[in-house]
Amino acid sequence: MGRPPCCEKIGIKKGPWTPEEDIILVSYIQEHGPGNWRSVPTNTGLMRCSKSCRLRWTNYLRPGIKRGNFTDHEEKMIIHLQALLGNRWAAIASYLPQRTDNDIKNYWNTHLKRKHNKLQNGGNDDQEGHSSASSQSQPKGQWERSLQTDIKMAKQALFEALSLHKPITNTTFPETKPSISHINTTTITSTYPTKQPNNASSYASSYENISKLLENWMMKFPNTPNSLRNNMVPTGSSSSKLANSTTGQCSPDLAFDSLLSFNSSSQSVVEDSDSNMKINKAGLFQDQRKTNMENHHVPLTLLENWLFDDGAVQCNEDLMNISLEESTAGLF
DNA sequence: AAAGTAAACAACCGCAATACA
DNA sequence: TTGTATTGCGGTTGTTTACTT
Repeated sequence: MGRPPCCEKIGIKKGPWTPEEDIILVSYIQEHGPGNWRSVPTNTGLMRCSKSCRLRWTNYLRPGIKRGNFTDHEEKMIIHLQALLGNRWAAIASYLPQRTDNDIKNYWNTHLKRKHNKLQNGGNDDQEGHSSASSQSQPKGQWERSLQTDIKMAKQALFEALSLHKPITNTTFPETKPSISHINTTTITSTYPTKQPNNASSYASSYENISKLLENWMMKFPNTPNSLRNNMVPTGSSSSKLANSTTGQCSPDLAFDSLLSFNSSSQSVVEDSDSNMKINKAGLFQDQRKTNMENHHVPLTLLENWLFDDGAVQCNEDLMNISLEESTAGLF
């Protein structure tokens, strides 16, 4: 028997997601946690294929996503990482945990590629942007993978090591998860990296998107059951109110956070001496880092400094100044 | 104001990698 | 060990929005 398609072609809805669908998906994931995407359409009644559900969640709905307004720093990192790694957007995104690979890819294709080509070729846009990695004529070779793996591990190991001894500051780890100030006690974690500040601003961007959608939806469908409504929309919330969260002051939209029920891992990291990821209530998340990081002792190097992002500007400049050979030396 | 064009972004598709029985 | 199911990734396309003429 052959392998069935990931989704039945008949009766599968395509195109933009509606707020109703978002609500259903978010509600389901709140209860069951992300994962087992195959069963999501069946269990939720969504007329979407599992891939579509996963993509919607990972690229748009999940908390911790920062959207739009790439900073100069992020831009430089993308350019440099792209040169280093090529079009491996997921790998690049792992260094910008608030950004999705899709977002970075789009940003590269729409903003940076041209800009980068101009700088490199004096305005000749015809040539492909990723130069270093591809121009080295090495395919996605082992050295790349090793580099990626080692950097990742070093980053995690260092973070974990330091998290045992000192609180994490916003400046140290700029990426964000839902603010702990308005999170309920349900312990859910995620696949996100653990270094998270107590800063709601970036979460608010996706949070705001969803909330706006929900709000509009609620206006359109005032007959929404109270149970759902209470969970979905912050009481008396408005887009402007939500927008406050971008100022660094967390908008107390308890209801929506309650819907999402994500705990802050920054808090978790500080509090948990073993700094392992907490397990979500569905028990779907495994602590993969534990095994990964055990027995790793990584010395601080320029690379790690850069990875830690503290004093990121200087470190990044240093890193960007060093050659690929230098940056990979000692990894093999 | 309307039409045309470009830019931005969300989503889809197909393949590869990984997990699992 | 092998075959199948599931998930992840990168390339690409489609739609919407902004801008120009």
